[in-house]
Amino acid sequence: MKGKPVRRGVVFKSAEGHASNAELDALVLDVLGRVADKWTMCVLEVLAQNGVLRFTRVGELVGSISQRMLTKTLRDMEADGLVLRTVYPEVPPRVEYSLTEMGTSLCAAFCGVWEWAEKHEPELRALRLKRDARD
Amino acid sequence: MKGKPVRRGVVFKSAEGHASNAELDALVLDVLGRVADKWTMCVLEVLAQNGVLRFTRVGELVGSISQRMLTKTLRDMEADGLVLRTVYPEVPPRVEYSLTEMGTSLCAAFCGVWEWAEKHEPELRALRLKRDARD
DNA sequence: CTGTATCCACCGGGATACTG
DNA sequence: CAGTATCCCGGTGGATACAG
Repeated sequence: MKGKPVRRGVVFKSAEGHASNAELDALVLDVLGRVADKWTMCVLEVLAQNGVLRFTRVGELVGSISQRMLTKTLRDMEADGLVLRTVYPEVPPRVEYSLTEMGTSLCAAFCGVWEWAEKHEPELRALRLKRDARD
Repeated sequence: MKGKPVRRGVVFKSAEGHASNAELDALVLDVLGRVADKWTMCVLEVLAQNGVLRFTRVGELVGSISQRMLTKTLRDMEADGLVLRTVYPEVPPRVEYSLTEMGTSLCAAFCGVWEWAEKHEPELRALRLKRDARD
């Protein structure tokens, strides 16, 4: 599984020491499955753009997320070492969120996907329209 | 996508003509929400590595996917213009799948995420172990 | 302000059986 | 071989109410 001269340097594996197909599953299910969801990507972007943010502000910037999902997403990201959560013992309480190094690097990794989405969104919308017209 | 001197070239938006936060939602929900799921990424990888594949072979290479999800994923990808589906009118039937240009480019976009996952997987596993120990 | 706690609807996704 | 058709369960995620 190496000889393949896949066009355009697309495939990242296929070098010898790299992940086998068995490990591919583990990687996807364990890592990507927990880190590559919609809300995580949004929070990542928002924090990367704005630096340090309070709970409510993150929600505002993400836009359509519910409080429940915002809490859950931030908690999970904290547990996975993607965000840093700082609680100030004041009243009313103040909590600030920021990206860790790992969070920042993940955001960078998603950069290509954001660009792809932005670039191909019109194309996808066109396809969807034709489909809807057919049905 | 160049203006903002965000550290380490992480953020891709925030240039003037780029997506606002309102559009961010649209992009995520409409495009990424349908294209960035676990199985799509796996199928994308498998097809990028192996070129043209038959239905069953795709399933084998992905590994843990159920037939139901394989069918659904391939159908959705076809509808979104990511894969090309070719049916040969034979008996027994033969159907071949391959990536379109757009599918290939999406796979390339995910490359960074795969690399991130592979690189940080040990780090994430370590965190998870500490967490499990605490509970 | 920053959450937690419920209730609940929806659908992702596995197992299984059947078809052309 | 390449699917389609069901059943069914658990998790996602919204709405709402309450708490420190």
